[in-house]
Amino acid sequence: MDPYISTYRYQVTATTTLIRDNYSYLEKGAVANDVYQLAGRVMAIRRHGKIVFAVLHDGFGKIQLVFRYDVLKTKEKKWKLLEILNVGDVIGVRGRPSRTLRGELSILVEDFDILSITWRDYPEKWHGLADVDKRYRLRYLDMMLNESVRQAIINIYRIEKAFRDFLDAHGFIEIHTPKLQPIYGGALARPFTTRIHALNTNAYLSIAPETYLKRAIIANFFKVYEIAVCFRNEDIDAEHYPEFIQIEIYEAFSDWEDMMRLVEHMMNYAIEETYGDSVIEIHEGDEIIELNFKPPWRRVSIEDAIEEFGNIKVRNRDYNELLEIAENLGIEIKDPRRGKIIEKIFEKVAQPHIKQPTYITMFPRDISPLARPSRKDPRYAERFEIYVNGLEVGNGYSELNNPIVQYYFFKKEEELRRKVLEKFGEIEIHPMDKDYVRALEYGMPPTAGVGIGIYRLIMALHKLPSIKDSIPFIFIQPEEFQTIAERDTEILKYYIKKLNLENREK
RNA sequence: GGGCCCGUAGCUCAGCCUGGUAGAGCGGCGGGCUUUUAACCCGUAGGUCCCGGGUUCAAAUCCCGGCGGGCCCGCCA
Repeated sequence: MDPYISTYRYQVTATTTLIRDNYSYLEKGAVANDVYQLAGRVMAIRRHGKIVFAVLHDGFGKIQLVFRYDVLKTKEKKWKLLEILNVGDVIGVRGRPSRTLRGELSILVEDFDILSITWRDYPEKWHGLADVDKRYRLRYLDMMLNESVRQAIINIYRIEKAFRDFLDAHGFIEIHTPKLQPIYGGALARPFTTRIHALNTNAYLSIAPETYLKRAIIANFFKVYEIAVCFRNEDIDAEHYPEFIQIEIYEAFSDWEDMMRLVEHMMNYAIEETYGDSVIEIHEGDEIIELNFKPPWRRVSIEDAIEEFGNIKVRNRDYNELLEIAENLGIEIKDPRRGKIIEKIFEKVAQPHIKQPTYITMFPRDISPLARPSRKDPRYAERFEIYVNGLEVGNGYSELNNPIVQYYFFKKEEELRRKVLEKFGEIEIHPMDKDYVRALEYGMPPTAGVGIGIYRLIMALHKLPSIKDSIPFIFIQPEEFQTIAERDTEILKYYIKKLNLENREK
């Protein structure tokens, strides 16, 4: 019996979810009359002689299997098969819902088939896969065995789906922007460079979909979004990874206040859909923090937040005073922009304290080259950032739609880079994008936009220690190892012969 | 880019400080067991101590270099 030769499918008629939903009424020792077929991976086996307990994971959840010698139909043959069953094998079982004497809802198995076998030993049941290197290297095992990783991955899907459903209901469509671009933009970050051989040209990987989604706005797609992969060639830490997912949303005829309202309602909807409530509990050490996503969220300007949490007044300070404040806080100035210094001070003294979903508003103009200057004070932009559980998860603004001013800001960025290069070294600026300016010259309506980091959001909601824990598969340097076919050439020969793989037509 | 830590059986780890040539639990394999939940009991096999070099009579252990991974700081979301 070799399932890799003989078995191509299994007819599944029920899931663990269905069994749990419909048979919770079963009394201890009871067996239902209905017969179902489930399939999945064997996660544990407890052998007791003529009765064997196993745990099946069918992708939805786990359920106990009970194999009884007197019940298994074609006894001798199947019992022999059961004796060689391993944790990690994939099986299909036919049986009846039941509850054991100890009260565990189970499937009393009447027949089963092995659908595929594992060639490798699975991690042990106590600690599972815990070594960080092995967890990332064998991420499929990590995802299979570690429930927190599994939950994060499932909830990324749910949140993304809820975002899509919400935006759909509000008349938005999703448009995919290019990941290969001649000029990068939409954020201040170092890009990956690559090469398009077909065009004999260099290209950048997208650091953000922003400038393309705004081109879509210009094209009369007045409500657009994208759940986009972004690439930024920066170093990795607990909160940063070179490849991440953002949802970016742009809505014409709106300003930043409209966008804040849209975002808090969308987020609240997604949280309710995913976690069943607007309020979710997060365990931080011994204490439990309740995060409440019900709109409206608190709004506080970045300078007020610094004053509130850090007891430091930065409004209307002159440049040298700001430098001194930063220095006293132990902040090393690598980028001399006034706004950057304020942002650094904010990150140091205020950000860790902001637990509840909060809009930090009125960001400095000079670090917001794509945002529209404030109608009240041109030193600020109509720009907000979203904070949840001390993490920055999003950023939005009234979009700058004036092509003349946009050109001027791009020009200023380039000048700034040249000016500070000698004293501070390379800083990230937004590069001149004349093609984007030309698009604006065709007329972009007043528009508001936002970007929300999905991995960051999940990280905040699940209190994950590292952003990597929310990313399904991460980059890892290849290691030397042997496949089973390399290790055991007899097995290789067996399959080549058995499946006639070298029988060529001549 | 700077600093710190880790790499030992399939898995989780001890041994390293203080050098004497490898251990436990789980898992595997064999046996027993018809209601277990990390089942239990008996037996048994299993190692490139990440790689390379050095010191030493002797290196998993000390030193140097490399590879892989993690954490913190700087830059970026």
